[in-house]
Amino acid sequence: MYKIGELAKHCDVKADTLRFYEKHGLLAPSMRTDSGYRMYSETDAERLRFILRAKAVGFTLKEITELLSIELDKSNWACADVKGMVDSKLVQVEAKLSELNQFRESLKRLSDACCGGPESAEHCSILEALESSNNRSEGSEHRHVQCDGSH
Amino acid sequence: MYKIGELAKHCDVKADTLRFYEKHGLLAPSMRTDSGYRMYSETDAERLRFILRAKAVGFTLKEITELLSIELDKSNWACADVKGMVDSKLVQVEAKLSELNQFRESLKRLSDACCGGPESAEHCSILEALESSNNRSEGSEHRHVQCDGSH
DNA sequence: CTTGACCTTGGATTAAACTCTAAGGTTTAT
DNA sequence: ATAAACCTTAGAGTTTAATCCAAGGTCAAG
Repeated sequence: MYKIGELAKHCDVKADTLRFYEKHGLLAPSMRTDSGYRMYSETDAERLRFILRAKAVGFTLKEITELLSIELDKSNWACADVKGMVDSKLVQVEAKLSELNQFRESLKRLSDACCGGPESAEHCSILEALESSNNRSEGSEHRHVQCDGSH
Repeated sequence: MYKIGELAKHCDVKADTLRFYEKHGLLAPSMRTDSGYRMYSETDAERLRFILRAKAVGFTLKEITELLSIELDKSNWACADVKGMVDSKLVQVEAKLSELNQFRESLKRLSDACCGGPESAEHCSILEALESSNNRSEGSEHRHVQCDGSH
């Protein structure tokens, strides 16, 4: 069991943030001491980590609430409902994954092409790399983005 | 060349948002008409799409500005600087990718396990799936999260 | 038995990212 | 040639997600 400040430090957020999440129905401590102190269980901590991970990849708190509500009300919903919600989130996640993969490819290409030396980076450009990755079906694999002989 | 409203509609944002991005140095139209109307080129549109994709995967406008500045000032920086910045973003992107992959795995497991029928989803839980994916090194691959025979 | 670090609440403030309003100028279609 | 649909600016307002503050209660150490 963690006190609010302990869990906060543990997960690198402010205690205020945990109170905020509680007020907005994202995460309530599973018990209180007699004097009213919040006490968080390991499961609560798990849930917090879930929230933070979801936030880090671009879900809003509202979307996260939606994801978590699947858990909360599970006995009131049919499997079909749950599956529907999960699958719709899955589509979102897969879209994000494909965006990120494009990003990674572009950044990696740029990093690989860049000599990393003390020369001017005139010919290294993120956007060139990203653009060429956008129209990546045109066989433009290793054009552009190269620290050429001029430096 | 697009007028502000055209580009906005094209990329599913408000014209206001484009003015906001301009004010904050993320995206300026490459020319204006004599009467002051903003005119965006295809390159501008490309840049906007980049901004929107970066936003969708959880980068802040500040981080995006940083990414784009690599392009902007490229002739003033050494290859080493650029490579440094790119590599640090690459680390961020790879962290996000691994978060998202965990997500996708969990959601997929849940979706696959859920029968999707009209029965109560009592035994289907996102959090169970996510928790089991957190301690995924323990061989707990296909336990939990199963619409059992009771429905 | 008090000092200092922690906790409680409610409400105010902040920062980021839009989003809207007002007052007016421009374009296009009839 | 005039209405409808667009554009301009500056500045105010909104939403989301915290973050801070004040006034006070709790708890462990010396």
